[in-house]
Amino acid sequence: MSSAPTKSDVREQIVTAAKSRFSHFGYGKTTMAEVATDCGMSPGNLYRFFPGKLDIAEAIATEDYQNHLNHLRKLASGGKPARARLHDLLFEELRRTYNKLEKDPRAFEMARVIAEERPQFANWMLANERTILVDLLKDGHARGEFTVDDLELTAEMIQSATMKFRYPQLWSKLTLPKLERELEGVLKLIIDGLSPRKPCPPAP
Amino acid sequence: MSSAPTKSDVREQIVTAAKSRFSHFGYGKTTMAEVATDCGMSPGNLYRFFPGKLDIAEAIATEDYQNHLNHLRKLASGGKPARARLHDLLFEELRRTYNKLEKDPRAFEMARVIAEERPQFANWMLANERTILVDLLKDGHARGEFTVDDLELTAEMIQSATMKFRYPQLWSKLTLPKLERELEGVLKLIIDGLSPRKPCPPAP
DNA sequence: AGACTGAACGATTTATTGATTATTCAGTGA
DNA sequence: TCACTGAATAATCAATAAATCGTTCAGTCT
Repeated sequence: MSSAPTKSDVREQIVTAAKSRFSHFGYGKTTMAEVATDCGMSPGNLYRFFPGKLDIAEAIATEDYQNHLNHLRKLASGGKPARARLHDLLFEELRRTYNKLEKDPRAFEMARVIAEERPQFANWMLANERTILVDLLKDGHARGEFTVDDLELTAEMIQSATMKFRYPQLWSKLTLPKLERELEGVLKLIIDGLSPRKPCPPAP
Repeated sequence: MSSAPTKSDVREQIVTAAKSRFSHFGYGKTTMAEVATDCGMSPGNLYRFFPGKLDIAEAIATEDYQNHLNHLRKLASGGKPARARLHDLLFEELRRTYNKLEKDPRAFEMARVIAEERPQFANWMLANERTILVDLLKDGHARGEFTVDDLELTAEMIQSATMKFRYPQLWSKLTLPKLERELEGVLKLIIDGLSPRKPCPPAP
């Protein structure tokens, strides 16, 4: 016998309906009335489950982002050298953004609206990725691959220095390969720096 | 005896009149008819000296930018250590942008319009500053302060890594001191990198 | 009483109109 | 012929009106 749907079930149903609408027609062109109809309920009832339209979008984005975060965590914790993992992490980030922009303009529109209306959301994402970076730096330091005195600060600075690769507005027509080459260069700079590294003969 | 005004004189006159109008009322609120009247000529005549309104703004911006460039060149060529000069260069850049944003919204509007309609102009500025960077890197390398294999590429990467400090859209409410601290951190990362620098005892 | 509806409200978006303005060019005067 | 004018044109912008849509809430049903 089927039990009554819980509050959380209904939320899920709403998110599913909205996801379908948003991805077919875009966030802007989807109305609350349509989502409500898809769920077999009235528009007003949606507000018993979400404070507003944007919060439904946020729920969708959060769900998607959690998957991405898990993926990043895997990349950051393999057995590879720390610098290779840092490389993977930053490249994955770039590729995800680029692909969303190129082949999923609907999802991209949603991301843009959320970032605009809820700036704190972008900060939250940055902070999440920073914890991954911190762990990676810590591990790299322990392995002797990196020298890091302030983990949190250094993670912030890596994010600062790679900011360009997170904002498509700054990619004036650059193709993915060009962006990748540029990220490659920045990463090399971050890892090696400009200061001379005198070749030290290995201890006997 | 006053000789007839040359074409270049008239251009100068137009630029001066436009500069005054633009800085008092803004680019958008200034009409070609007004600039023409200020110069004692008809609107149509302006087009014998400039292809369009935006080109007048570009002339003004270019003039101003040349001064800035000269200033940067001075900063880059003092007797200080190369890393100090790199520091000065990047900080000057940040402060100029910040100040324009804060205390000269009119000039900032103009810069925004030009950047929007003439993306190549921003590229040209970046390229100019890159030549300064290249010279600085070359000098730093010669002095043994830096290790740089590809000058042009490294200069590009430094610009990439400090992109955030050139685009106020990315400064979500950050104050100048906070931005300066962040730039400081990125600069440290660029100069020192993450790789360990084993202390090498000086040759005997 | 609690879950839900759907009409009503106000804010936002879109469509339409009118006015302003950048730009052009046939024509004027020297 | 050459430098310039200023009215004509077309594009852009501002203002207004119309429609749509997010959100609320008094009321209905169970």
